[in-house]
Amino acid sequence: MARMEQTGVRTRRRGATLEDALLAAAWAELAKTGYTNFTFDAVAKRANTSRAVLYRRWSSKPKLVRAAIAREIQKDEVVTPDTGSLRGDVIALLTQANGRRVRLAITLLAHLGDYYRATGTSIATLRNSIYGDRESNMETIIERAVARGEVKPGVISDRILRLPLDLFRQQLAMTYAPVPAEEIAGIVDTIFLPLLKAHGAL
Amino acid sequence: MARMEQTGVRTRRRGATLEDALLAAAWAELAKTGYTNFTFDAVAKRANTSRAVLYRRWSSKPKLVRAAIAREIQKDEVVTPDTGSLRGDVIALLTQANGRRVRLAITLLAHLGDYYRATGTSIATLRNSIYGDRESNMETIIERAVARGEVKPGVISDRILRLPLDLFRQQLAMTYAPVPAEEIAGIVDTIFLPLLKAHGAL
DNA sequence: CCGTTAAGGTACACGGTGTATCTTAACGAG
DNA sequence: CTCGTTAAGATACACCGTGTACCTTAACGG
Repeated sequence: MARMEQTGVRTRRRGATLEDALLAAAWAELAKTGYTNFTFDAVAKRANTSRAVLYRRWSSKPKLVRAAIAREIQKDEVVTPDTGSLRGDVIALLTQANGRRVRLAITLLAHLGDYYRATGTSIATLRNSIYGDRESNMETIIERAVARGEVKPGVISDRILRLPLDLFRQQLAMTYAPVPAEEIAGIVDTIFLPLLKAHGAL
Repeated sequence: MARMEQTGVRTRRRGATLEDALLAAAWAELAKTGYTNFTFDAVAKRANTSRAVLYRRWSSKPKLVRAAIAREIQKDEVVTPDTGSLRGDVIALLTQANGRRVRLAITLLAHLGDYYRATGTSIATLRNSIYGDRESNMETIIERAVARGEVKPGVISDRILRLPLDLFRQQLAMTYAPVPAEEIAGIVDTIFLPLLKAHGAL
């Protein structure tokens, strides 16, 4: 700020400030029009600059998109819930994933195919960057439940551990919409907890 | 055939014959280059014709792609397995899905994102066309198990019914590869059947 | 204060889209 | 078998987004 702005002459942004504005504009375009209709032109216009400025930093559409996504991802932090009960923790974990990252996840899911093709990255890799360490959060949740004496140790297999998040993701990927609260409760109450009981973990 | 083919003059295909050749070429292109790089030009060349012939039938890329997919889908028939046991039936169903349609499913999954963005179609809609009536096959399997007295009627909710296929799809979507036989067995033996027992359905 | 750097603007070649004609082969009614 | 109708196949064109090149001028730093 500060200095001047004499007679409508627009300040010229540089460096990190500019770069951040560019990526913000890119993300906005991505959310608005999607990957397919995403154009450098539109991003440039939205950021009040020209395509040259963009090309100078990101030489192709996938690269720019990836950068915009990366910036968006590192924005919010994942917290392991601690409600005092296994049921509460799992529901909280899914709800948190639902609320915070759905838009992000939806946008990403919509472009995973292309992304995969363009980079050769496995989907699982990208999944981790979307959902952060939720898998390990699940482990933490179980460990706490064991510590409370709520769950018997050593009987929960990997597959069962992944189950709630797998079902959550499945629904998200199928509907491209936030998962309703009652669906989340359903996953936990009619699938996950009964299954733990069946395996004698509760 | 029959008539002639004088001095290298190429026969001019018409109607259904032509249309089938066009869609075959479109599918081949789709499998080769993916949705993003899919062009009318390439399809026309592969089918030894011109873009005009394509545009006359399908006015846009999504429409042509959808038609090509539809043609591919209706090629193979889905059969409800009947092995005499619930476990056998479910495993057979998943194995069948695995063997027959994985390539199709993988190709589609790899391009669904764009497709969705471009057309607004929900993934669930397309899913149904990919996996056919497997969901209703699952119902049939359960009904038979009930008839055999293997399963108690009325306790299996929709969500539980969908569970094996959901997990199967989840894994397919994450790995972009056929699901190994032991994973299929795992889904049935450590998740599905124990869950039925937990709900008192066995 | 002046030289260097990079932002912002403009122009261009290229490739894919979608439309509009034009020709000519295939088909079908008489 | 012939002739009129239909549609296949071939161009051509306007339009748009891409990626590159080049120029100018504002911002920064020694």
